[in-house]
Amino acid sequence: MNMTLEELTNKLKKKKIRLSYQRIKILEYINNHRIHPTVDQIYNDLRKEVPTLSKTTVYNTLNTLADSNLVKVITIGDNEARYDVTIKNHGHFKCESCGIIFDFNIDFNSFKIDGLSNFQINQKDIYFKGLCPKCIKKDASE
Amino acid sequence: MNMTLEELTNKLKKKKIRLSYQRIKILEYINNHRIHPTVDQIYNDLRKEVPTLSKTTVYNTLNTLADSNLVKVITIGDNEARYDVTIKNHGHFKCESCGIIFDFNIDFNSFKIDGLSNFQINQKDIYFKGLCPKCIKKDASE
DNA sequence: TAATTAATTTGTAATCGTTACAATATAGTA
DNA sequence: TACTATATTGTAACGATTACAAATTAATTA
Ligand SMILES: [Mn+2]
Ligand SMILES: [Mn+2]
Ligand SMILES: [Zn+2]
Ligand SMILES: [Zn+2]
Repeated sequence: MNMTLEELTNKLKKKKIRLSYQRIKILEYINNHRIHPTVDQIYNDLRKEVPTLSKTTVYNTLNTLADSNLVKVITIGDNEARYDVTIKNHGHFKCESCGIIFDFNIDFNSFKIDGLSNFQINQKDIYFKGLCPKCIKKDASE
Repeated sequence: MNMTLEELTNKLKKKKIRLSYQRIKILEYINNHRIHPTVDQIYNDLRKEVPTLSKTTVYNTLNTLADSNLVKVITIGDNEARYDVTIKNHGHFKCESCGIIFDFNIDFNSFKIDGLSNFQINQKDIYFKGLCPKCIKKDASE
């Protein structure tokens, strides 16, 4: 799961993204914190290590990485975007009580779809919402 | 597809939503314009008929209707919400070129899911993105 | 290695969708 | 008709994101 600095820089080089300290740090953060963080989480955590970091740079970098498919933008919340390293396709479940976003496996090829012939599908997002096990228990004991 | 005024008011009554001219007009609009309109579209179109209408009322009403499951909020775009009459579950496809949101049929019960045992699922959103047939042709002829 | 240049970072201001709020108006009820 | 709780309205505030210009830096070249 954790990638070396060299592996990360190679990822950027392959996509012809110029190397910068900030970009490497942000890509490193996304790889080491697979909790679908928000821009604010990334910014506030990284600021400790990179005090000069600007929030604009976090936005710019995440947009750059998303354009190159190195990160995936998750817009399951209504308000702020969350970010995920792009690994194999999976679904996202957001608990409406605690707000945590969980990954789940779903077979993207088994969908029985009707009405999209002659459409070119570039992206499939599966967003579920409800209650996570912990919050179900908490609710029951109130 | 088009519902009578009486049917619409009954829908509101059943959900114990107080009847107001604005609410009926907005619910009527959503029912007659099944193109997943934005708040601005609803507001600007309805303003012709209801000149005193406030945009806040459009937001308030749509939130009320969504809370009662009379409309569904679609957050496939990154920026603004779109609204749909709640009929049977279906998927949404957004064309990345023209921006139109298309409905498609998908069997919500056929999903092969792994990792959500003991979760309570309240909502399933299926969002696809890509190019619609018209935009594929347009791109090819350029 | 030093100079050059194009791209990146930074801080601030602006934008845009949405919500908060208080005053006015209205719907439902008696 | 009178009463009261709720809805509407206009404006201000909010929060996430982007625009912009000046300062900095990465990659390239001499
Ligand atoms: Mn994920
Ligand atoms: Mn629809
Ligand atoms: Zn939870
Ligand atoms: Zn299109």
